[in-house]
Amino acid sequence: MSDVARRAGVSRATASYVLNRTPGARIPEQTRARVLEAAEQLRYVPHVSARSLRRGRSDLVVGHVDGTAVLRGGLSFVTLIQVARDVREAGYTFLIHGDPTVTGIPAARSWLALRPAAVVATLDRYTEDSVAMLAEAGTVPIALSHTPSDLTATVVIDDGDLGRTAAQHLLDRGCRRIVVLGGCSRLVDRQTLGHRMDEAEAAAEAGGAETRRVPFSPDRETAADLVRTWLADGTLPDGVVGATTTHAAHILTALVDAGVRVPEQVAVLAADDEPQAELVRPRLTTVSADLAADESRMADAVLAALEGRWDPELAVRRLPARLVPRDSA
Amino acid sequence: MSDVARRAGVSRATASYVLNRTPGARIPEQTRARVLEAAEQLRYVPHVSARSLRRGRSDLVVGHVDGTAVLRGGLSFVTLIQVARDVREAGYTFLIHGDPTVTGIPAARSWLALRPAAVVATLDRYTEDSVAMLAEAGTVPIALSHTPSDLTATVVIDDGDLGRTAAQHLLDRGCRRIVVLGGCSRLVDRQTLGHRMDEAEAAAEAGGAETRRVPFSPDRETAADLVRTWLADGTLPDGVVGATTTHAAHILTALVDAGVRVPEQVAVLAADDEPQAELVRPRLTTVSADLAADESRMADAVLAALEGRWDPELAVRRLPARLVPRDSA
DNA sequence: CTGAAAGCGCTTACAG
DNA sequence: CTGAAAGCGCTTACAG
Repeated sequence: MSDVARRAGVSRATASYVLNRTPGARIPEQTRARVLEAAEQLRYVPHVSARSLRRGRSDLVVGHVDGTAVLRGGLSFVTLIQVARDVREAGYTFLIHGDPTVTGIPAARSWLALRPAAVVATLDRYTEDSVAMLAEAGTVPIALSHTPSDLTATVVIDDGDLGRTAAQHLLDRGCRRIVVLGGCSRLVDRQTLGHRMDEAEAAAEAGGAETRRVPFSPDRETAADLVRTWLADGTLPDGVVGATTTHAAHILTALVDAGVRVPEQVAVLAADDEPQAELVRPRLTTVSADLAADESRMADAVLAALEGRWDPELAVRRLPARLVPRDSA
Repeated sequence: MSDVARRAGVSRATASYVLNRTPGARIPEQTRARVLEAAEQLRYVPHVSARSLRRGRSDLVVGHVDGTAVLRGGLSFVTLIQVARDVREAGYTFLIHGDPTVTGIPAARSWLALRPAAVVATLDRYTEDSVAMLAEAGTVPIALSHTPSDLTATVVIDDGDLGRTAAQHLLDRGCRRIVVLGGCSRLVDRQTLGHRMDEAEAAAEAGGAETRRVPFSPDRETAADLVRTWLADGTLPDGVVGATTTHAAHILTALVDAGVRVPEQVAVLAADDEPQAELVRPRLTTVSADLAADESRMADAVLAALEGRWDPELAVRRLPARLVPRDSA
């Protein structure tokens, strides 16, 4: 900036004023133009660290996602990307810190080294201690979760409708013995899936169906074993909701391989909609989270938090669910 | 740090020496311990911007990936994650800048605002101008690509073996009319897929098979149309290599739906290995990029670049391909 | 309207 | 061995 000022024949202060369009500083158009031209010629790029060091606050927002988790494409990642875009539009710099190994205090330390205005991370990255540490340092800790939390400001991604819609469709078809498959065991499931399966279970029960919740890891052997057990025990359900397209596709394939007719004997659908639903036979009926139709602006909540106002009402993203009828249910 | 120094009863300089373990500064063990304890009690976190502002160089490396592209899980993203891990282990701070909208000079500007030591981005984010701008500012521009480039230091992810292995398997089965499906049209394909399909085509031709390269977008209608055309024109191939599991799965499903026997009439396999290969019937034979078996340490190349030495030899990641035989070829 | 000056949090030659 | 001082690139009251 010194170079720019020198070239424009003004002081550094003046250069700063025009480059920042500081409100309240009336600079003659002539001078303004000279500074801008000098900046252009020298390809001036402001030094954000110096700026925020001086200002005492930064315009940096750091998101934290585990790179490998990203590949599973959970809703929290999708939401984070959208938040990133909106936060950038509001003039902040959004950077992703992806070290998968840190959580709690060590995570807070590595975020704080950057002195960001806020950090947005999945709820499991925070502890009571680390939230306090961040707040004390003036960094707003924002969590992403599928359920509310009072640990800190939390953006709630409510995917319950996916499960309810799925269960309701089975009930409407007349299913009376419903299996709710997956979304109950591992931490990963909880993070990626939220509580859609809890809701599916509740809805199926409320609808009067005999309902079972079954843990499931989506692979060929598990699916084949499960179907074998059902057949041996005579506990074949007449409807199955899979937590993801992959869950549902595996059980569907295993059923067909075992000679069970889908959907006549067992109707199968997924509380989720991935392209592979088209690839299995019969084609898999799914429930889609209609992100495009989603009106909630998560970023508004995040931006509010950045300015010290946190409105939990704003921060709930209720995902609209839409049935995508195909052939399996 | 002033607080820490005061609490430990030493000067800020001394505090800095012990906190940074500055080599050549002999501080008595007593003093050291006092400083460390004070830092612990005050939960001191160094301010990286202040440090790099003073030092004139930063330990920041920024990666640039488009968040939505990430979800497609291309090899460049997987590689970037691994580079990130290694770069972090070497003591750098690795941050991801994911603004999908910028490229060329605007991208360079937004990276430079952070004054990083290096940036790692897919080749298409760079232009001649932006590379020069970065270099001039002392930031090392590193590209990720599937083919070499002399624009700047480039990490080459060579996925050619995937295509060769796939084609060779079809040749070994006796296929003489081979279709190489996809990986030729859109920029996206190029980025995600590299040149595996070029190599598949070359290998099939070299093996004496009549070879056709066919553009393909992996959806149901396109697949059905293509199969219909083949049947109508009498141009049904006896072997198909799909660019991805999804490509191959769609054509496989369309063939089966049309009453074609797979693999007897047409053998199908993917130059790629995704879990859904297990879900289609017949199960899809694939070729897996054995990342775990890959010995190349991309980070060595990147770290060398950071220190001003760039060794193109180090920077080629030749992905080992392994056939995963299932039922479709 | 414009400039000189202080200071953000750090590091590092340089004196003591 | 330890401290006082300068300075990285910027912003912003404060004087002129």
